[in-house]
This record gives sequence, structure tokens and C-alpha cells, in this order.
Amino acid sequence: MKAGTDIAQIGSLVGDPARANMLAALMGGTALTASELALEAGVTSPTASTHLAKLVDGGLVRVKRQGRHRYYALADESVAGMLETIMGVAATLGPKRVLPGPGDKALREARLCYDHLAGEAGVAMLESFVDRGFVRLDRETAALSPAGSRFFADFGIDIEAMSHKRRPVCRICLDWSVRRWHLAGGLGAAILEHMMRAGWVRREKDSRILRFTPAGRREFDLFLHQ
Amino acid sequence: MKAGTDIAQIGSLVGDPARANMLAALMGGTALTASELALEAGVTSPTASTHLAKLVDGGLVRVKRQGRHRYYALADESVAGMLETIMGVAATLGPKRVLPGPGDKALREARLCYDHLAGEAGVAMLESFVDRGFVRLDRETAALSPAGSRFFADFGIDIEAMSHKRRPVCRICLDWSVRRWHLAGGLGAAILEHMMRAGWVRREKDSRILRFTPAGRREFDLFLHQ
DNA sequence: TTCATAGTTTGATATTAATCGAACTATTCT
DNA sequence: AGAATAGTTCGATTAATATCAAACTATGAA
Repeated sequence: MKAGTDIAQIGSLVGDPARANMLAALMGGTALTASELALEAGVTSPTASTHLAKLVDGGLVRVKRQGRHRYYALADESVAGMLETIMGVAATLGPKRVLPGPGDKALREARLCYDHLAGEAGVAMLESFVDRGFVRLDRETAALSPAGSRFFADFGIDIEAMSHKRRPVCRICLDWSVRRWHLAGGLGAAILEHMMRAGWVRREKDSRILRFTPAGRREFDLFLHQ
Repeated sequence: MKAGTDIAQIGSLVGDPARANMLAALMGGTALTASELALEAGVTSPTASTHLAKLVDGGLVRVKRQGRHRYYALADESVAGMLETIMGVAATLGPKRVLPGPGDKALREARLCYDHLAGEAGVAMLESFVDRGFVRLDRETAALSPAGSRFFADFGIDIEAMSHKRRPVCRICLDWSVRRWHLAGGLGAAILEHMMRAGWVRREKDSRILRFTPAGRREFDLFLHQ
């Protein structure tokens, strides 16, 4: 069967522990260098190099040279979405579930998914936008309403400029921890960027976990309920 | 990292060509015996047997004994959704795309996704339900409106009984061919069952392709636009 | 009971691919 | 230019696993 070979190719890329760890690290959204990824995966740089070459060749990862560094990142939002989905399946129906560690609660609460907010907080945020009519989840992925455009423009996000980019403004992504959606796309990324810059959340070192500062939590709640 | 090992486990299950072909075959929704799957994957029965054991052990596939046969099926709708997502990534960003064969157009048009309708037809159907207010895509996956309940009850689907089952009535699933959603869940399955029984579509032999009969196409269009 | 079919288990083989040290290229810093 | 750092390529080794033939178990049919 043709369909089989296609998914096998991707599966085998994801199926190696070293590569899987690299991909998981890249879910954090920031581009990482080859050596950082080697460390993350627990392998030497030569091995990391071959793995990265395979990931790039397979289209899951893209690389950008910058001086003597090479920054690796997930190729695409859709790759991030796929990895989230796989994590979701692993979380629900793994036979011998990895026992939920202390970090798991925080991960479920708020985390990075590529470059936007995921977890309870991300799901709550999208829900609030939908409730207030800013985002409509009808047909084709998701759409920003006129009211939403105004709201986010007031908030300081340049929707106009964003809508001229190739990347879609609104996209949604299935959350593995909760089985709901959160907001991705250009808008999702811009909002998270704002949250980081305003100091609402801080990224935990070497992890995808996002921690709200006390003041940030209040601001965020206001942002959702005003 | 913990997250990595989880996804690696699933990845490696999907990553073997023989297993991937089996999974692809099981996307057709009908449970298949070990020998049928061996044939599908192009391996002997002992090999198939070990592969199937791994898939079951990994939680991706479940098995039901029936006399001297063992019927294998995907464990869960979420597994089917994951496979669709992987296919989607393979389709969009594969470096050397497998050239689209003659079957691909038909696949994109209408196909089985586990036990419900996918492809252009599936996407159009969900879109129509949303437009007419039968299904609301707000928060948590998707919800059936009162009007929708009446509509489907008139259509001959016992929503009342369905809502008491464990399986959610409405769920949506990302379509790999079109990048939109189609309807899954108990309702999605029931509608397809109706379509099959009423002879609107016929399943192509040994494939996921669904072909509309001329009359069936008319009925279906009516169903969407009445 | 006997035969046939469905499927698994065992054991041996072969292939694949992950791994690392060492050598090599390229870029930056002094 | 020379030294240091980032990263890749090469070659050899090792570990994992897919594969099948043959033997075995279980169910159904004659």
C-alpha cells in the first residue's frame, strides 16, 4: 500500500528516541543549535548531526545557518500539531503510562506549543475568544471576526500586517493534555509574545513549562474576562 | 526527556513499513483478521503475528477473538485521528512526494476514516451542518444543537440512545487531504452507516475509497442542501 | 477421531541503523 | 595568521529487530 510507506517514513523518524527527544525539545518553539540538541538527546555531536540531517531530509525540521551556528526548528506548525497529537495518544492509551511527574501538572496548566500558548490556559483563552465572538470556529480552521480584529488591534497586535503574511492568522491545535483546542497561527504566536514581553509568564529553564507570575495571572484573567 | 520516549514508542510502532501498512488498512474501519493483514502488509503470518502483538501491546490496536479468527481493529478513534494527522503531514511536506496516483483523486473526494466519512464530501457535510446550526463548533470538540437533534432523529438516527453510550456523539477529525474538518464520533459513524445501507456510497474493494452512486450523489446533495 | 485452517511461538539469520572516535571543514575571536 | 569553537563526514563496531521456516496450539469441520 502507498499510504503505509508515507506514514512509516514519518513514524520511523519520530520513532528513534534520540530524534524524538530532539523533536520534543523543539516543541518549545525556540530554535536550537546542533550541540544543544545533542545534549538534549543525550548523544554525541556526530550522532546528533546524522539525526538532524535525517529530520531535515524528511521535512520535519528546518535549519537556518547563522555564522558558525546552525539553528534547528520544527519545519512547520503542522509538524508541531502532529507531535501534539501523538503525545495525546501516548498520554491516553499508553499501556504502561509513564507515571505523572511533578512537572506534569505545570505542563497541563500552561506550556509552549511551538510558539503559542497551550494547556489549560491556552484552552481557556480560546474559549473566551469564542464566547466573546472574537474568533469563530466554523468551517476552515478558524476565523477572526471584525470585533476580534478591533479587540486585538486595541491590544497592540497588528492584525493588518499579519493578514498579509503567508502564515494564517488563526489556526487551532488540539491540546494533548485537555482534549480541546487552543489557538495557534500568527495570532496565537503574537499573543504569547505579548504575554512574555509583558512578563505575564516566564518560561521555565530547559522545558516547555510556562509559569505565570502572580501579577501576570491577574492580568491574564482580566484579559479573558474583561 | 520523558516526553520524547513516549512519542518515540508510538513513532517506532508506526515506523515499520509492515505495521504502517496494517494500520493504513485498518483505517478502513472494518476489523481484519491476522492473515488478511499479513497479506496487506506483504509478510508471512508469523511476521504479521509478531507485528500485531506489538501493536496490541502498544495500545494502538485491539483484538477480538471470534472462533478461530482474531479480528484486529484500531484501538480507538483517537488513533485513527492521529494516523490521519500523520498522513496530512506526509502529504504536505514530504520532500519527495509519492506521485499522486489515480486513486488519490477519489481518495480526496470521499473515503473512510475509521468508521465515518472523510474527504471533500465529509468536509462539505460538516460545513453544511454548521451552517444550518445543527452542529456547533465551539469549545470542547463539537456539540449537537436541539435543532440538530431533531433533524437527525427525523433522519432516522437514534440520538437519544447514542448519547447514553460512552462514545461521544460529536467529535471532529482533521482531514488530511483538505486541511479542514469532518464529523467523527457516534453521529459521524451513524450517518455513514445510513449512507452505506441506503446505497448512496459503495466501498471500493480493498481500499478506503468510497464511490457515490449517481442516485446516491443526488440524495446526498439533497441531504446537505435541503 | 481425524483432518484442515487460523494463528502463535521458537530459533536462526540477515539486515538495518544507531553509536562514537577520529579526521575534516568552516566560522569566529585574538 | 593562529587558536578555538561549531558542526559534519568517515569508518568500524555494536545492538536491535524484521524476517521466515518449522514446530506448536486451538478451533472448526467431516
